[in-house]
Amino acid sequence: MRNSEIAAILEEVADLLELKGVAFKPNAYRKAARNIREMKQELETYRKKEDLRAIPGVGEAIAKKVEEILDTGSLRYLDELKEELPAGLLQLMEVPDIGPKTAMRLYKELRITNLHELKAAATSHQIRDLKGFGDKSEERVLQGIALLERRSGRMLLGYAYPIAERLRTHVQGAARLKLISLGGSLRRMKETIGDIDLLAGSDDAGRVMDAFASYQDVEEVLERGPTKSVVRLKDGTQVDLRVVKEVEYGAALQYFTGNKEHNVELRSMANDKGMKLNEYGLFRKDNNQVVAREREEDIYRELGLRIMPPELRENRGEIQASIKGLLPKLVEMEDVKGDFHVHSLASDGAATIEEIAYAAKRKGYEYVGITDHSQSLGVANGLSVERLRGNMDIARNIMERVDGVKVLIGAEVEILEDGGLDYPDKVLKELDYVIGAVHSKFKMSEAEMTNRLLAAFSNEHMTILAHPTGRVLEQRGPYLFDKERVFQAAKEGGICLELNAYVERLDLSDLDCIKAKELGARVAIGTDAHSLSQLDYMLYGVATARRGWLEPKDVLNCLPLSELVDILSR
DNA sequence: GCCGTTTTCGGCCCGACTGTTTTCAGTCG
Repeated sequence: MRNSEIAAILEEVADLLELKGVAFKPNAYRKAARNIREMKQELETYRKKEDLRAIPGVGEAIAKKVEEILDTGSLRYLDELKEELPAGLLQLMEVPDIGPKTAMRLYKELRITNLHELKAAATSHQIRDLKGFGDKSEERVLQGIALLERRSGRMLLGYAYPIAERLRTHVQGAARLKLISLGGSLRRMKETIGDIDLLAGSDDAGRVMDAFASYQDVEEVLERGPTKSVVRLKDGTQVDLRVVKEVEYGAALQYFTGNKEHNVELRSMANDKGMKLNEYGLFRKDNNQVVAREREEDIYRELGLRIMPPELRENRGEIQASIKGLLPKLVEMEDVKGDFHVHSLASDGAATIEEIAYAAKRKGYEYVGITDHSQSLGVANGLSVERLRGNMDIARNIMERVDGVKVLIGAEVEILEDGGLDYPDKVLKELDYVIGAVHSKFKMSEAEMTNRLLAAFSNEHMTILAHPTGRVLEQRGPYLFDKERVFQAAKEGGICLELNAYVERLDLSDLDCIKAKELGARVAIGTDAHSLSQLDYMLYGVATARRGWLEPKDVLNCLPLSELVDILSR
């Protein structure tokens, strides 16, 4: 059984315990689940060498339960919990404003056991008669259910980021602000986000709130208080805005950036040092004196830490690394010297090679790789050998006319079912480099897919493995393969793993980048751009690499052209 | 249920907002 499945079982235990009103245990199970989910090794192999209790958050009791799951595939404790409560009750907690207490009361007092019954009860005005409820809370329940019914999951980083930036710019201008920033998962550049967080520092909060509410795309103001407002935009996106005093801005920025676990860890460290940390500052417990608040780095410094980039603040070891002075020097946009994955008009792209070359030059790149699809991918107008050679001629011709940027001629070549590549070797040899890609037969077994990828690696012309896991965010999970073996083989064969920056892929993920780095495989970022504007997706690729702790030396795009040639020709 | 150069028992992050409240519980992030 995979770590993610084991974690899911523990999380279900946590949900049910929370529903029962049990204190503290739910958090203990969640913590253990999260650490198991993010482990670099599968528990099946880990347990053979190590004590499960060595995993943070796993003690005597949870270790035994994990053993049981590994041995039997299920957990009796969970089955018992499920028998105590109706299955649909957990759904109720997905409705905004309904937590464990409310869900349990709805069950005990109105015998409501699922979303359907909740909707019926609210529609027939049974909710408002409960003590502590009224017509407003009943209306909120109905709105919440409606929201759930048309909910399409989390928003992709690449869609949310431009929306948030436009809104930030509007508020900044309209309220004449110096201190305003994105916050939350968006500032950490997480691959998907739930809502947009904005944070402003101003001694005139009312003016900021007015500017916020007046934005043209605001559909409805959901909350408005002296320091916090919440709106829903016309496209359904929820945006939170917090305003603090200018002197508190650093503390608030810290507070609204770290993920929950990172912040809990920091506040606990503050506690140990006789201090208290909240969004207004770091204070001494005994006399409430301010220790730090104006700048984020002051907060970290007073806690004995060096500040780390927002992308790292996930409590994945950055705090320990910071204490030891071992924070990575992360890759930055300025380090990127080129893009390896761009489609032209020849296959399914929208721009000519010449337009792409000029666009790359405007970005200050030293090189750009044209990688149109290969012959078998008919749906994307894949290039026959003749058309590919025609494209090479065009590219060479352009290179004579465009100064200052090198056009690399590559191809995104299908990795066929048996691991063979979709052009003959003598054609592959003519290319500057080859990106191998799986676009078919996703449902192979783990062993078959592993062999398919390893077979592709054995081709001496293979340079980069495109979107290595095949996932599409919020739509399609990764295909099965032995990640450790494949990444290891990539390292040994000198093949790069792509970090495909297309907003719907971001594949490698942040965690996969961490794994690639650990196993020593180099990462090549490619936008997979199908139009000139999509060349901007590089921002999200670099952000994901940063979340994966990658440094310039780990990323192929950071090499200057002169050093690139050897690696591409292997 | 986990954890500990303060603790093997007693803690477990902290505050804003809402609705239904005459002082607060529940939810959320």
